[in-house]
Formats: sequence, C-alpha cells, structure tokens
Amino acid sequence: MNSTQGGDPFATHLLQWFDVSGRHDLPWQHPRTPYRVWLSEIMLQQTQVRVVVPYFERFVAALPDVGTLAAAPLDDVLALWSGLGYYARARNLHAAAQLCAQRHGGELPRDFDALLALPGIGRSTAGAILSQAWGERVPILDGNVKRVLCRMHGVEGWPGLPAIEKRLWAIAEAHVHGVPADRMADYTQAQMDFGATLCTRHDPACMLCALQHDCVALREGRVEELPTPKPGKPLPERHALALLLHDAQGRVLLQRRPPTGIWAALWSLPEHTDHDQARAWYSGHIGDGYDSAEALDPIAHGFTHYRLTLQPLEWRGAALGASVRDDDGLRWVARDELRSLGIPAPIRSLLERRLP
DNA sequence: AATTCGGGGCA
DNA sequence: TGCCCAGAATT
Repeated sequence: MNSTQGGDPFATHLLQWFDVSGRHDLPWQHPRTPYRVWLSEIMLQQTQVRVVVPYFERFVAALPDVGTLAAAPLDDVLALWSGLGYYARARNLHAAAQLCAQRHGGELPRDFDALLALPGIGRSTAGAILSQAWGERVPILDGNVKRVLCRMHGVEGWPGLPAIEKRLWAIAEAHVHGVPADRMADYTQAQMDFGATLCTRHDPACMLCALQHDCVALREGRVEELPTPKPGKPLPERHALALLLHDAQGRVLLQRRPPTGIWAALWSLPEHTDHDQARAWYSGHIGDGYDSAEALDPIAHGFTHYRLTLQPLEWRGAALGASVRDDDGLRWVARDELRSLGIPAPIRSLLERRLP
C-alpha cells in the first residue's frame, strides 16, 4: 500500500522516478516558501537552471521576502537581475511585490485568480506556485511538460499553436487528478526534472525511462519527431527569367555565372529579374523578337535560404549580334558539350528536355 | 494570432 | 549562426 496507489500510470511512474532520480537539492526547495518558489519560477522563465541558481542565491540573500522586495528601489532589483535578461520579468516582479503589499497583506496570495492578476504570472507560473508552495492540485504547462506530454500521448503539431496548447492543458489537467493529494509539489517538480534531464529534446534516455511503457512516441518510433518543431519562417521567394536561346545549328546559349553567390562560376542560362531587364539584354545581344518567346513551364528550386522560381523563355534560330561575340561570359554550346560543363542540375534537366 | 522581451548554451 | 530554454504581456 504505497502513497501513489490509485493514481494513473503517468503520475505513479513519474513520482517513482522522481524519488530516485529527481532533483531534490535546488536552492528554492530549501526552504520551499511561496516567495522563493515564485522568485525561482520567474527567473526560470526561458532561462535554464544552471544559469538561474547563482542569481537566485544572490537575490534571496539581498531581498529575502515579499516585503523587502516591495520596499526595495527598482534599481536594486534590476541590479540583482543584471545578466539574466528579460528585464521585464524583474520590473513585473517588483510591481507584483508592491501589489502584494497593498492587496494581500504583504504576502503572495494563495489563490489562482489573484496570482494570475499579478504581473509576470501566467497560468503555468500560477500553477507552479500553488502546487509547489501549497501542494494544491493545479497543473503546469511549461516547455518541459509540453515535450513530455507530446511524446507520451503522441500529440502532433507544434506545441506553440493555440489548438495544440489547448489539448496539452486538457491532458495536464487530467493527469493532475491522478496525483496523490500529498504529492503535488513533488509531481510538479518531477515533470520539470523529467523533461530537463531524461526526456530531453535531443537524445532522450528512453532506455532508462520509467514511463517507457506508457509512451506513444517510443512505441511508434517517433521520439525524434515529437514534439513537432516550430515551423520555420517561410523561405523568401525569388523569381527570375531564364533565357533559353537556340541558334540555327541547334546549339544553346549559356552564360558563366558570377564568381560568388548561388551557382558561382557555373554555366547557366542568361538570367534576369524581370521582363524590362530581359528585354533590354535581348535587344543589345540578339536584336528584335523578344516578344516571340515561348514561355516554358516554370522551374522551382529550393535553397537553404530561399526558394527560386525560374521562368524559362525560349527562342529558336537566334544569333548573337556581331558586337558581342567577344563577350567572354557567353558561349554557344552543343548538346554533346553539356556533360563536360558545370551546369546547375535544374538547368541541365531543362536543357536535356529541350535539346532532343 | 503574431510579435516582443533578450541572455546564455549548444549543435 | 540559428535554435532552444521552468512564458507572459502586448498589439
């Protein structure tokens, strides 16, 4: 008859893991007062434990309780925060302490909505304070918990999406009901320790995991895929015109690309950003007839930093004007010569389709 | 819903 | 470099 009887497997196994492998010596755990839990939670927003520990110790040594924080000049608070980043956290912390002095008798309120009304405290931080400081049955949902729940339950989609986050809160809420009443503080700490030290973003220790039989991602071999990564910003798109000119002998006009940049020094088709430029180039090098071009199917090509769409325009029976024959960057190329030249793959593919 | 805040660790 | 981390406030 152990203390976790009746809980769901997630809470039960997580607490068993925590008792053996969790972190029990973090400075805000001794003593675990509401003020120290609050301060640690604010400092730990978007900031790793290793970075926070020395700041926390300096801060509580200088400002050991809500009253001294509220009475301290903001400059002192910011000085203690200096180097941690996200200085709005420090300003909010200071303002919240003063609100506590006004509204709550100089202490942090033991009430979810009252906590949420304080600047710098959102739903997850309020849950962390109530559960860790008072043992109340309130869930949290930070980056660690999101990662763990996405894997355990096979939740797809970037956890930052509102719809996904809503699902994760519902799951977190459900799990909380399976936690033994006297273990909520440990449960909250256990989730964060578990995500930070075992169920890590990269190379999670699934072989050592106390929850490996509860994990959808492990069962389906999708641990590395979940949680779904944040979608990268859509790559910038660039468009260009590629001029495909055949002469009377069936050769094609290639141009050596500049020595730097994309496809540096390779042989490719003469390329222009718009019709005005292309028309001007055509007039100078070929002559009349720009508008007789046939527009071929566009070529899409992805690079690491942008997507390029090339619109090929094709002419047959073209000839270079006499005045540009010395242009070193231009060259008529027969089909047999193509394989001996450095040509970008999508251009080579196009040429092979158009040079039968 | 997207943006902003911003310091350090790490691939 | 770009991405990630015990998120919340702002627009």
